[in-house]
Amino acid sequence: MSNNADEIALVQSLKRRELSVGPGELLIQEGQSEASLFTLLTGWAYRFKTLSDGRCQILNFLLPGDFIGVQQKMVAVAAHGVMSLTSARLCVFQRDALWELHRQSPTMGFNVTWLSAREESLVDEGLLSVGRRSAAGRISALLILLFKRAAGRQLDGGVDGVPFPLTQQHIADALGLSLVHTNKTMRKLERAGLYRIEHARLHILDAAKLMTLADIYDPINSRMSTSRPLV
Amino acid sequence: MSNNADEIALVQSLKRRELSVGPGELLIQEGQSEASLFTLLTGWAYRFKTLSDGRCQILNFLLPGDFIGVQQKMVAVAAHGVMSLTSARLCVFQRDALWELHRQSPTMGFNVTWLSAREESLVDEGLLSVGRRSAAGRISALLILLFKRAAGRQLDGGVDGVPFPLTQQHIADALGLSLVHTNKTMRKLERAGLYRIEHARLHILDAAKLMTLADIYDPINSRMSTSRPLV
DNA sequence: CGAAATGTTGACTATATTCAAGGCAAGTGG
DNA sequence: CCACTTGCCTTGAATATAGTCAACATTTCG
Repeated sequence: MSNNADEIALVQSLKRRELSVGPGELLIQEGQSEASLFTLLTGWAYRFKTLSDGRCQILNFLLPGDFIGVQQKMVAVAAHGVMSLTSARLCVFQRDALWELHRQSPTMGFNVTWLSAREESLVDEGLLSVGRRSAAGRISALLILLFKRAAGRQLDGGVDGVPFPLTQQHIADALGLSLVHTNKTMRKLERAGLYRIEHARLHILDAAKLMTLADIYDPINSRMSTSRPLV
Repeated sequence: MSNNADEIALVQSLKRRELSVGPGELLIQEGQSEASLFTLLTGWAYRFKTLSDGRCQILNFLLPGDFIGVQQKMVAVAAHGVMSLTSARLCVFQRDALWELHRQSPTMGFNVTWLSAREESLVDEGLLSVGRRSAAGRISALLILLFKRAAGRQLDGGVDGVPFPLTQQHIADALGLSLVHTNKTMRKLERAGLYRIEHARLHILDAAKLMTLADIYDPINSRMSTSRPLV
């Protein structure tokens, strides 16, 4: 199997059904065994973990096109939950889809590895934020990153903003901050004219300032260190 | 290609050379393009990101058997650096090894996806710690997790402790804490008799107490929520 | 229209950071 | 062999950042 049409046919053959869900629905429960593999056709969702007192950490946000449940298929028991953020449409794959994909098409198998690695780099970025950025920096980084991801899926590239279905509680849970502190910091940034959220759409008004606050590393324009890598 | 001997032969064929490094050497630089794919034969390493002021966030620790550089192969330009923690021996693969692995053996390709997903779940756990646990909880969680990972690679299962090459600076950088606060909190836990580090070996003295502090979720003994998952 | 969810703000408290100083152990060069 | 450096660990005091509590405003939705 080598050409593109065949790959689409392969994915179609592994598809079991479509599923529509409302906002705030639990797609995969923490600790669940035998979770399904999905892909998000429309709508947003997020992966999360909770502590025993109910506090929640959002691991990353899932946008249309993202896979859901690759890790669950891998470790038998889900280490994290997945919840829809908006109403959403999902493509549900058969249980052994991940294996069949690898078996029948090395290209598609490679793509899955690629997607998995890309998702990990999103979590990496989140960890950098939560570990080392101030509250204002974390919010700036999150807004920019989500804007970029969402804008990349639109034809207009985000000139009229992008959909933004997160509540401040979601933002707090993603950034490891309290709701109150999140609110105060966001208001400050908003009053400073750095961004605007209106009708559940995010507009970036001063990207440069936000990038500065977030201290986002631009690999093209700077080298941090003069030491040479090994290989 | 389907049996185990063939898979070993495949990996061998993709191996380009072996490499020995000392402690604290940079294996992959942030922003580096065309980084190699390695596997860690002996020794420990870590992945990290830095901010422009030099502060560093360790993303996760790499132990023998772990892959290094899967993500780098995927995104052209490395989003994080990798540094050795101890002296280490590496197996260096040829540039297109990841693709050849998928192409020649679906089983091995699937395994790579599995490893990648497992590494992501480590970062997830780190993010939960940094986002939602207190300093004592973070340290407890880190010690337990590293102990388990290291003990699993020893014949004695860790009854006489496990190697522990981290300095307090590494721990601070992994947990998003300052060095000073890390030290004070670790001393408190050590004085309370929860663990001991001696001759660069970690001994867990009171695993139950550490688990409680870390609020580690045990999926076998508890269900957090009564709501049923969707599928 | 009323209820529930979300957003906003101030006052107070807790946790963690920064600054500063010193100790200990290992390695180095005279 | 001994001063001397260097890296890592340790501690206290002052400060800053973020969390908690409490109250109220605003929006959304049935």
